[in-house]
Amino acid sequence: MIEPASITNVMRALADPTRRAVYERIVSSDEITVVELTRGSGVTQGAISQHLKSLKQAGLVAERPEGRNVYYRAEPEGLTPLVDWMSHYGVFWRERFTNLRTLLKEIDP
Amino acid sequence: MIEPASITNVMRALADPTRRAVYERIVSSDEITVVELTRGSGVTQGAISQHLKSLKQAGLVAERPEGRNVYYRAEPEGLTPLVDWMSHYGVFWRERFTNLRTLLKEIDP
DNA sequence: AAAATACGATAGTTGAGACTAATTGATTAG
DNA sequence: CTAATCAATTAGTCTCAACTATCGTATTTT
Repeated sequence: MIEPASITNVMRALADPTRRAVYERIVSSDEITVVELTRGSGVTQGAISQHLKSLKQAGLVAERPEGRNVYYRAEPEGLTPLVDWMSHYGVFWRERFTNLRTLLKEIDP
Repeated sequence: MIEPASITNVMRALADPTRRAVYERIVSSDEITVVELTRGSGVTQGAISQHLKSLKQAGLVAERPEGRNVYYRAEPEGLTPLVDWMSHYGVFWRERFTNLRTLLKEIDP
């Protein structure tokens, strides 16, 4: 059972552009190492490690050590607090349900 | 035409608990003044004004001056960057489409 | 065994932002 | 007119976070 991170943790984790870019790369790839994440990030490996720590604490990513590599992947339940929050306070969000409806059909025609 | 705020602006604006609480109160109420927002916020009026400035720059709220009062309301398009971002990177979010489907039926049975 | 690689952890620096207190400008009340 | 109220703004303080640089550890390679 995964400890549900607070909405503040998730929001804060994704607020930083660098850290959000790291998360986006993790989501886009199935699994990815720290070295690959560091490459082309513009910051040092230590910075990436710290960002990964934040993302992990926010419940957004999970790690899988293998030998001297550590593979990171996105945690499926990670964005749940964000979705829940928007379901509650994003009232006007319903204006955009047309798009969601399209997306739904795409998944479940 | 409303200037679309960046995802970073929106995320950063909502990341702070105090500022997010202000936004939530604005969403919950139709219109609300600075005095009312200050009451029970735990911070000074100046702090509230600064938070409102951030929320306004993020495109999340709008103001309507009337006499010596300024009424704030939520901006409908404000959360659009957040929805767009989640549509793109929140792949696993689709796990929760069951709930969204329920919500859809509630709106458009 | 020695060297190289991949990560993690920590100390220290810097800059940003959240806040208070105080001032100012504008509007309303007495 | 004068006093009071509402909101924005500024200056100044303080905390926190993002980052670099560095060291330490485990694993792999030669």
